[in-house]
Amino acid sequence: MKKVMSAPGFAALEILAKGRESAEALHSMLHQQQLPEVSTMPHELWALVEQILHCCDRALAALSGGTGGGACKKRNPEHGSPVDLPCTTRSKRLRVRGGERGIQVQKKWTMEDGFAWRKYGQKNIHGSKQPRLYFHCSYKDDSGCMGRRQVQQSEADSSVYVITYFGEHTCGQNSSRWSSCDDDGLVVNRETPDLCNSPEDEELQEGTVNVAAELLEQSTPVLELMSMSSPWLEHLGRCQEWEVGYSKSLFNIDEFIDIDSLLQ
DNA sequence: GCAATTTGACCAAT
DNA sequence: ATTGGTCAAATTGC
Repeated sequence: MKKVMSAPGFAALEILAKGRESAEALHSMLHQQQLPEVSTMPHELWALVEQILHCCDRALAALSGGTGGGACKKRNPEHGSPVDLPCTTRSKRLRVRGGERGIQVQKKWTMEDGFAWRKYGQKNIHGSKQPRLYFHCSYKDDSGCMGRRQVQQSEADSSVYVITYFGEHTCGQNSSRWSSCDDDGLVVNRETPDLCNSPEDEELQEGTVNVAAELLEQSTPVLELMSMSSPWLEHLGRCQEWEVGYSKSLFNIDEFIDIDSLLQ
C-alpha cells in the first residue's frame, strides 16, 4: 500500500525545515562566536546544535516516506541462471519518476547526514555535469530498511550537495553512528517540486478520515527523534538572555519544540 | 576474507 | 528511442 503524506504531515515538514534553519542560524552564530555565553560552555552548545541538525535531518528523512513497495521485476539472466529467479526484495526497479516523492536538502561541503548509507549506483544525468549518486540504507539487508537517497553536486556550486531522500527509515539507527562533521553547513531544506503537487492530491482530499492514522503511522520515528531532541531544544530555549538578534531563531525553535503537539 | 565501492547491463517509464 | 533507477559481478581497500 502506498503511503500518502497527510496535510498535517506537510505542516510538520515545514516546521522541521524551519527548526532546522533556526538551528543552522545558531550554528552560524556559534561559528562566528557572536554569543557571549559561548565562552562559558562552548562544547555543550556545539553539541546542542549538532544534535538539532542531525535530528532534523533524520526526521525529514523519516517523514519523507513515499514508497510502499511494488511489483518485483525479474532481471533477465545473462550468466546461465534459470529464468525464475527468486524475487525477495520489494525495492527492485522502483522508480522515482512520475510520483515518488522525496525531501530535498542542500548541504555545503559534506553529504554526511548522520545516517549510514551504502552506495549502490552512479549515473551521469542528461544535461547535468555532475553525476548522481544512489545510496540505500546500510541496514537494508539487516532490517529491511527502505531508506534511500540521491546525492548530486550542485551545478552552480560544486561545494553544495543536493540530497534527496526517498523511502522510510525503519532501521532505528542509533546516534552512536552519527558522524560529527566539523563543517556541516546545510544551506536550506525544501520540498521537492512534486511534493505538494502530485497526482495523489485527490487521494489526499478523499482520505481525510484516515489522516490521523496515517500521520501517526508515518511520524512514529519522528516522535522518537523529537523526544530525543526536545531536552536539548528546551535547553536552548532557556538561554533567552541572548541578544535580541537571536529572538527570531528562538521563536522558531519554540515552535519547533512544539512539534510534539502537532504530531500527536 | 570480508565489506564497501565501482561500473556496465538491465529494464521500466516516458 | 531515450533516460534514469537498480542490480550484481568485478574490483578495491582494510
